[in-house]
Amino acid sequence: MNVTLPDGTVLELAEGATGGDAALAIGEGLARAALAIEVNGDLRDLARPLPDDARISIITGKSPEALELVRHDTAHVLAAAVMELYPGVKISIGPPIENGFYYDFEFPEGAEISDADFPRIEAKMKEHIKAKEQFSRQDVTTGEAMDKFAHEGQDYKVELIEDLIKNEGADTVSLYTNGPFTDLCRGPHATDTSKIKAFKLTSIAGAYWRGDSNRTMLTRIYGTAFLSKEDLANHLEMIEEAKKRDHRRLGKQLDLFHFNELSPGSPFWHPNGMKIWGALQELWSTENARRGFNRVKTPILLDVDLWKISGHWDKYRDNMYFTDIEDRPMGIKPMNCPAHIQIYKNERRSYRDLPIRYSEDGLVHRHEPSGTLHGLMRVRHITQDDAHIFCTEDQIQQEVIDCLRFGFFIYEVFGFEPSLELSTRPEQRVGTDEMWDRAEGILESALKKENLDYEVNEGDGAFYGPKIDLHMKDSLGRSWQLGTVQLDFSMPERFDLTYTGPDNEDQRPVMIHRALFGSFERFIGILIEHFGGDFPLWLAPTQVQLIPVSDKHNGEAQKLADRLADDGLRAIVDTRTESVGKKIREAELAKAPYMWVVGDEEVETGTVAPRKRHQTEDGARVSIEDAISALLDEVASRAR
RNA sequence: GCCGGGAUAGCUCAGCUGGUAGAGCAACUGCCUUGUAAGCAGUAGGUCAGGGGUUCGAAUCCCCUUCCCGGCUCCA
Repeated sequence: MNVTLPDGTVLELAEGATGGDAALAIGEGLARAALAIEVNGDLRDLARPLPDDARISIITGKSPEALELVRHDTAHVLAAAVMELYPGVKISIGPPIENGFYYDFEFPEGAEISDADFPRIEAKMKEHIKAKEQFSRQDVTTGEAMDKFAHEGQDYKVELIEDLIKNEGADTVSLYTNGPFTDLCRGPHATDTSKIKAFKLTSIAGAYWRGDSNRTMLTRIYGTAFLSKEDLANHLEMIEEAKKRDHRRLGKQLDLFHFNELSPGSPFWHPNGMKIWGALQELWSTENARRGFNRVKTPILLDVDLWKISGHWDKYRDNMYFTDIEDRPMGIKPMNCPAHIQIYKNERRSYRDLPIRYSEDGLVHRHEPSGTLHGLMRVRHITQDDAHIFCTEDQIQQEVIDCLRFGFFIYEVFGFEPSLELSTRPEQRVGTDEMWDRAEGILESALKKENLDYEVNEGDGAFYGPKIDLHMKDSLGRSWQLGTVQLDFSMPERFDLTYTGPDNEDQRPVMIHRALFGSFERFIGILIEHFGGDFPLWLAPTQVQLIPVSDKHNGEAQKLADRLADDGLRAIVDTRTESVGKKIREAELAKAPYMWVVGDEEVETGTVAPRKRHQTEDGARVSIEDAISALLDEVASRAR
């Protein structure tokens, strides 16, 4: 039989040859390095016989697939170790994931486990790795597999097989055995456990079986594995570095905000944080105005009846805050739209008025479940950069495209490259299928027209319409939704919104909900992590830190600071009686973009010697005028 | 909300198996008048998250509550 290698050479092999045989035929070194084989585009075990005329490619540690393979192997080794250490444990699933793997278990009653148990689990895993256990595959009928797992009390495996039969019509499944452990698994795996060169268990967490909060909570053990000890060490080092960019840590270090038990999930913004906020708000308000969004401001407290009409009462009242004012029940707004609708409804509208675009940096409150709060990323006190567009159906597509372009304009300012998600109709929704077909079609065609890459999130839309979301990752790789553009045919219906058409008949407008930052809180959180606290000049709380050489230069430095303030720049003077070295050090730690030392020389010559953040002094002197105009240029261009 | 972990001075952290709380930085005072990442010395600072229990004795062991961290679910 023949197989074709990636470079086109044809290799002749004995009938029934395996992937391992092919690797050996190419070279002994390759055979030793081989983990698996790609056969006609599918990843397979080396031990399986090759089909005739296949295109093959040997997978080694250098292949991109290698890590996933080895991590999957390590998940099996973890399960093997846990089963030995905790008899009666039930196993469920254990896939490789980005940066590692996990395995979900149901521990027997009374077997409390925590990360304190990792050392002994890891020790047991090492025994399996050292034993160089082969991963051997066995294809069996679904009946045999179910008998086996049912006999062993592995209910989750039985359920998985039942689902394979139901959903995929499976009549056989594959089992993989390494040492004493056999798991239901699609494969493939590397040849044996010795390919796992470095691994570590990283954390433990609860995870619902099948992701369903009504079902059992299993214990998930996370870990990671690499093909060398160095790679593992580098990975752990990278995580440590990423933690230094954590916005909660930097928020404290740079004195931007704090959280307080007196109002969980609600940041207390400090002066430094508000300077960033203010710069963002200015960008937001000028760019909105430029694009025809007119600022409005609406109340936070609104009659409960409004929330009944909007549907929030039915769907979200458990997550809303309420109060009574003179016996009148009021709800604190969780969204701005019903309030903006009141402005729309305040007079008769004509088709000539549309589109009408309102924007508001609206403060909404949502009682997010306690376990979901996360620094600035998930708060209960949310300042949305909200906007609502009221338009005709014909205008929707152009408005959506304009929103997307506006979004990309804003993200470009920060150098953000968001990923896009199109979320389609959820199970629970309002409106007809025709309406949803149309709405999803409009969004999809807008994305296509703009040539944008996006992922489809089936069933993740809002109850009133589909949406396009802009996502960004934080320093540890967690994805957060920032911007969103949502189509809404429902609110106009519920609130009986109309406009007079050219035919003098009442027509129903369509609403587009739009946020670009998403919320100021979350956006600033991402911003902090993205820049690691090294904010571009236009955003930096302190733009120039003035450092008098000694007390006698404090007056001159203050004069300079006043002058910078006159030009709209944020400067502060460090008047403490401390050494220059110390003041520089602390300005560096505060991540001030520029430090100007003011001493005799500067005062005499009317110059400054700007030191740039994280750089050592270059000694160049510039006139004060030139230095200021350079700063102003840098701010005006919003240089990153 | 659920599972696991945590909470010690303003900050970062030490405090082994129970014997009554400690460091560095910050703060304050004094000296130094400082030239590009920490000048020197001294002083002060704690209901060990809150509450209950076990014990002669609890930061330490047990229970409850609050908040935080890592996940899961949720996220209009």
